[in-house]
Amino acid sequence: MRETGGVAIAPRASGERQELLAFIEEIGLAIEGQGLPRMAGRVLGALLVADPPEQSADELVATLHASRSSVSTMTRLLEGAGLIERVSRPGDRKLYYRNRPDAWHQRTLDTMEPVRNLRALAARGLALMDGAPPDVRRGLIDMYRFYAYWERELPRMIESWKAARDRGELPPLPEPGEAP
Amino acid sequence: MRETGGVAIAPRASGERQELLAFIEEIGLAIEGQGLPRMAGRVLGALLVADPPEQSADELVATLHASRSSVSTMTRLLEGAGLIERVSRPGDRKLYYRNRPDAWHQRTLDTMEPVRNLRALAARGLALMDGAPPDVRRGLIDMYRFYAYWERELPRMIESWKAARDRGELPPLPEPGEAP
DNA sequence: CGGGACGTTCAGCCCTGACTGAAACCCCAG
DNA sequence: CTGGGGTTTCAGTCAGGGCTGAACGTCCCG
Repeated sequence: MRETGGVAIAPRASGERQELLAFIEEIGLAIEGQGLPRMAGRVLGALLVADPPEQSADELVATLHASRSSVSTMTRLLEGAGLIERVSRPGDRKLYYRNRPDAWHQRTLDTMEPVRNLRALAARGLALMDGAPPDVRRGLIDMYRFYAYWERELPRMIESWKAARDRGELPPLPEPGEAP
Repeated sequence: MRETGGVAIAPRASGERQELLAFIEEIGLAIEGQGLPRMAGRVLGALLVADPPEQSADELVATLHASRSSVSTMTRLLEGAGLIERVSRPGDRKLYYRNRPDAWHQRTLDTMEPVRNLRALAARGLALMDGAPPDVRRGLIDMYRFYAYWERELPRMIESWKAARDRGELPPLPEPGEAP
């Protein structure tokens, strides 16, 4: 059994609770800016600062003051996107959610689909304009070349990030009082 | 003086007009997926396949069947974002618009602001959780490290793209019947 | 000094899509 | 088979933002 009722997002000091909720809210806004529902971002934010890292749907409902349906929809959405994962425990009928370690570069890899789409669109445009003079086709040519390059290099960059991380060659963590 | 009334998006064959409009519409959808208004994407698309490349506001209104206010708002938005530019001609009171050659990597560079924001958020989260055990902070640590890396590498990649382009080392253009 | 062509701004309509509450569903325990 | 905790689904509501029409500047030409 598990302690319920209390909100389980690291209430380590009384004043910090407000700040944590504000933090969650800002993550929500940031994720909303990336095209996902704001509530999805809130769930992600709640899991980021959750203590313990696994949270049940009810706990998320309590911390976010959201409806069960929202939490259910958003957890499924986030799981489908590879950003969180569900974990179940023997002898416990609840499902728990926690953020996946590679959520953020997964998030970045998701931009590959639009990139492919734009490159394909540029190719289509060039086909439509194949008889036109060079200065008329210039824009489409630039577009095609850029996205072709990007489509090739972006996965490479993610790979080299993973390699650097696995070798322990990582950017340092921020100093406590670093610039915003 | 300039030919007006007729729609000036490369009407080089009668059947292609439909396809060009469909192309513009898809660019609109793609840009909408990036967080800009769909109409902004349509303007960008229209300028991409425009013949001649410079188009007046009225011509855009005609091709897009949009209102003057939309076109005015969107051209200003796109100019502010560095995606198109205005050009004026002596002895002509109209303004003309054309797409900027570096529109697409500009578009990609625009993702830097969210990246900086997310890194800063991760730093804030780490500050809030500074006494917590490592497994609780793990998610924030991954987030911070990834975005710090990305913030450093993304501008480098754009630069190396520009360098490759200026040296003429570019991905080849698509073959006429290439894979979608 | 009008007048007209262009461009911008503003209030309002409308449509999408996020979020909710309640009902339906599923699964295991007894 | 029945009960109940947990999750999903569905219809409905509401807010936000895109787009428009019309009014408002602004500039230049007669």
